[in-house]
Amino acid sequence: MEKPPTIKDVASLAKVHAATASRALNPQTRGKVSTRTANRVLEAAKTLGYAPNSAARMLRTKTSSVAGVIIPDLRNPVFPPIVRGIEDGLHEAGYMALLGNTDGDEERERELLLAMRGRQTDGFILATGRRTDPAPTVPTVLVNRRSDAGDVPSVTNDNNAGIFSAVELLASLGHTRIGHAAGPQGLSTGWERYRAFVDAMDSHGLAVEPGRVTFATAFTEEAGYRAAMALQGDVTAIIAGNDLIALGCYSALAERGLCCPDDVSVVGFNDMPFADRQRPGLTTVRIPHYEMGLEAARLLLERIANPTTPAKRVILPVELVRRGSVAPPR
Amino acid sequence: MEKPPTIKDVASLAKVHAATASRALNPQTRGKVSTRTANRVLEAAKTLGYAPNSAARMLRTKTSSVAGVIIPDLRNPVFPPIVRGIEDGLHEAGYMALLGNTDGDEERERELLLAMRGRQTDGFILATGRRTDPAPTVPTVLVNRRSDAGDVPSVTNDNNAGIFSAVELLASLGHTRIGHAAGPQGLSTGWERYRAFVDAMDSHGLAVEPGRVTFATAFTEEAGYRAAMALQGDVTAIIAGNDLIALGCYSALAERGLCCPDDVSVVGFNDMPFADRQRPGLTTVRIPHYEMGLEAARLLLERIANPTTPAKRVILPVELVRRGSVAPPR
DNA sequence: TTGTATGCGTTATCAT
DNA sequence: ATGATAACGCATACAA
Repeated sequence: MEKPPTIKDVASLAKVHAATASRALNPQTRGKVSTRTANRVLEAAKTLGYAPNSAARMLRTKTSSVAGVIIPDLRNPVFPPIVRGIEDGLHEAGYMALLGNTDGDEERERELLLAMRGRQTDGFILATGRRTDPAPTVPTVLVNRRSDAGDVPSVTNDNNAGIFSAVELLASLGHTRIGHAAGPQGLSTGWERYRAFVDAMDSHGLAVEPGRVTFATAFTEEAGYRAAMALQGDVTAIIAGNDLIALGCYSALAERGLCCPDDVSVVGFNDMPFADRQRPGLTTVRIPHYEMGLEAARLLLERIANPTTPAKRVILPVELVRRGSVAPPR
Repeated sequence: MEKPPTIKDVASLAKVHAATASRALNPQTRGKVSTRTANRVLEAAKTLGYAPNSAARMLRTKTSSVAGVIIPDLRNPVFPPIVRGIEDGLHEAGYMALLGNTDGDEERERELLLAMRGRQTDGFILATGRRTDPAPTVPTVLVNRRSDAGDVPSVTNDNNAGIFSAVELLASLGHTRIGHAAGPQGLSTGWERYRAFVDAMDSHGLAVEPGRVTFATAFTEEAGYRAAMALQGDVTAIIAGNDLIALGCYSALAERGLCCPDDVSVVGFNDMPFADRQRPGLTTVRIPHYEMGLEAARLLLERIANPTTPAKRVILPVELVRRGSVAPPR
């Protein structure tokens, strides 16, 4: 375990002073150094396998090139591609991701934010946003979900268009008794999709009966199952708050002895990995997971570079993917 | 955005020297300070909302309480639960995870290792280990895969037992022409499972015909499809190198107009999320994903605390899960 | 264009 | 038990 080389080692190998080496190594200031010496330094760095000590750099510059990424649970299949997109986006700018899971627990989220801030994190990407979250004091971008506060940058999907196209499809097949197993209303995704459902039904001249809308307490298969079991009013189709809730609907239908899609059609939201391989294949609204993460990373980098820039809200387009889970009503 | 208080601010408020404040603040060294002054310092810290600057601490102590976690691709469904386990394990000791994906590219892996080491990462957990990787110079634990070098701690599954039980099941159903769509042989998982397949077939008195074993170039559905298409010798059952390869087998069988399990049985490995919801449900060897990550984190923390400790190799038990993808041969 | 000097905030090693 | 001092590695203002 020999200790890693410092900038001084590089400098002495290149026969220059440490300050010169620093200037040569940093792309920002490379112009202040002659090309010849710059190359010598770069080469010396390479042969020594030099990597700058970020602790020292952080101490000096007050930036860490690290972003905190906080999500509810990596095991929810929507998040891996998003996180992967974030990581690739951060990588483009030499940033890395410090990852944390909250399990939806606000306390744990606070804890994580504090711990990450203590580690000099330059900014945050949160996939945990609740609608009522306060505006943050460090550069922050919300992804997938957003808060009601208007001044926080966010990357979300066009929930409205997605739900409209789902209702449209079902209506065009002849469904009129359409139910909604909605997601949690404390999260923007659940809330927006529910609002969109009401609007879309209305604009198709379809009634939203009270018993035909239930609310899952979480975006999980289990909660979706309970929400689906609570549905009343003899629906012929269910629009679920997301894909996991839709899988819960599958279970509930099976338990009730109903067949999907013959008795009841089901539509999900997200097109999570393997949605196409469910039984039956899940009709769902595809969101661009990876691109969301990528875009969120870029937004954050922009925000870090210039914190006073106005807060963009990026809304990415979605696409309805029809699979075996929908059919005309009996 | 006024600048955060430093230890000097705390010290002057408590009317002590910065060094004393440091000793009082650090639980390790608190004993070297009188209880009275310690309390005064602690209180001062609290009223100022003092949080230590981790950059300075890192620079001084050369530790960061951060571990680098490097995996091939987060979108491969085996990794999210592993990473989640790692994160929880690290969290227990106040550590956090810096995450990086390599896409199986050695160059990118080197780059990531370097960049992370520059960020003072205390150690690494690698899920990318190739069999021929050299022994690392910083505390490192391999998870899921391991290298041939004996002195690197690792957490893996009992690949041997898993494959044996798969062969056992198929043999007991009457299969004799069993094929193997193996994983890449440069990775310990692919290699060990292939070796185990040969051994298990042998100990059941079954022949391993050359055409009945093919090798996927990667642990992906696509590569599995190609490996399955290359299989010859009229097999009635296929043991796949992992679940994604097994899904590739599903596609290949469908393309050949064969039905699983009526014409050909398929067994996977990993029991990745949603393996039970495939069509047909995938018979597979369940590995304890989350626990692997948890155990890897603990091993790493142990290793960091005491680098000279002998390198443990933890092998976790597996369990065959029978689902719809296997049946007796026609 | 390059070298010199200084400080970022903390903690380890002395000295008191 | 506490204070003084130095050093971690880097980046920058300033001098040459």
